Amino acid sequence: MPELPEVEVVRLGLAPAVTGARVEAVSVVDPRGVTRHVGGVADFESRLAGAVLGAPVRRGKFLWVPVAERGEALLAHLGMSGQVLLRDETTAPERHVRVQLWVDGPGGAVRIDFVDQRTFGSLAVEAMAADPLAARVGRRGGEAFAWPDVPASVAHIALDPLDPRFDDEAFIRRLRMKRTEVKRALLDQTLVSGIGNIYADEALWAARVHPRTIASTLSAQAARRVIEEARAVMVRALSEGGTSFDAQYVNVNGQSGYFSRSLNAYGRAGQPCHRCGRAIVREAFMNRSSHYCPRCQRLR
DNA sequence: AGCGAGCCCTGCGCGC
DNA sequence: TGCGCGCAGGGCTCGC
Repeated sequence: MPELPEVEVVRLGLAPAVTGARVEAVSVVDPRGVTRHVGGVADFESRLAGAVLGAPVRRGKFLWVPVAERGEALLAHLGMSGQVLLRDETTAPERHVRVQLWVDGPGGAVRIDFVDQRTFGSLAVEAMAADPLAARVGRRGGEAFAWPDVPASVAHIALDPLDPRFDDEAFIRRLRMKRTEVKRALLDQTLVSGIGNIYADEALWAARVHPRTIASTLSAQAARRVIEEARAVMVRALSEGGTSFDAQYVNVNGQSGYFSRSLNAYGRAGQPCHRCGRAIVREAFMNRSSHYCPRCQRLR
């Protein structure tokens, strides 16, 4: 379940099950489910055994559950096809189950299955590290936000637009210094996190910006529209449970979201633009595709 | 700094 | 039916 809204749906569903719960057992069914874990399968299992879990945290597309007493966290990235499912003992695991956790806590006893068809996703147990963004904001004299530690491999990931600490003005300045295409910049998780191919196309459509526009040529107003529309579309998607085209992208109960009905650009090649009626164009981009309206989103 | 290519995988729908 | 191809919402590393 890739982009920010889908990962947030998982975080929200996971919170009541894991917060304050204790890990009773761990089983790595397929070692590819823990490729991000440095120490290997046995180390992963032993680091989680008996751990008391905190409230899950998300940054961009990364999700983690702190294990405060050990200064570590269980980190998850869902890749292209990862799912986190809450199951009871009697439910048979999915075909592509990679890791299973049995936890017991205030929310009761539950089995957590990490399922991932394509295995680009992974779990890991990692040490927490100081958030390097704290220093940067401090230098600018930013507001008095708390900057808790983050898992080591998340330290290079930018804040996402739903984070209250996200600084729109700083983002706009950085974006307009880039001599690269604006869509590429939106997908750069070190500039702004959480945006993937769907929401990049949707944000650019809403902002009326062509995906190949060189970021440094954007007006301040256009750059502002891009980030504000990115945030708006992700908030709307979240309120509808995320975007699902099939059963691949589901919440912790296996249910799909409804936002695919509300898409304006992504996946709509050849269909009329909802604003002007012109056919949406699909164009190859970075081994993927861009979708945009050739009339509303003019280059330059 | 930035970019393209390649890599990590499985499964689906399509045309032949 | 079967086969090969292109496609899929991500991210990391490499060489240039």
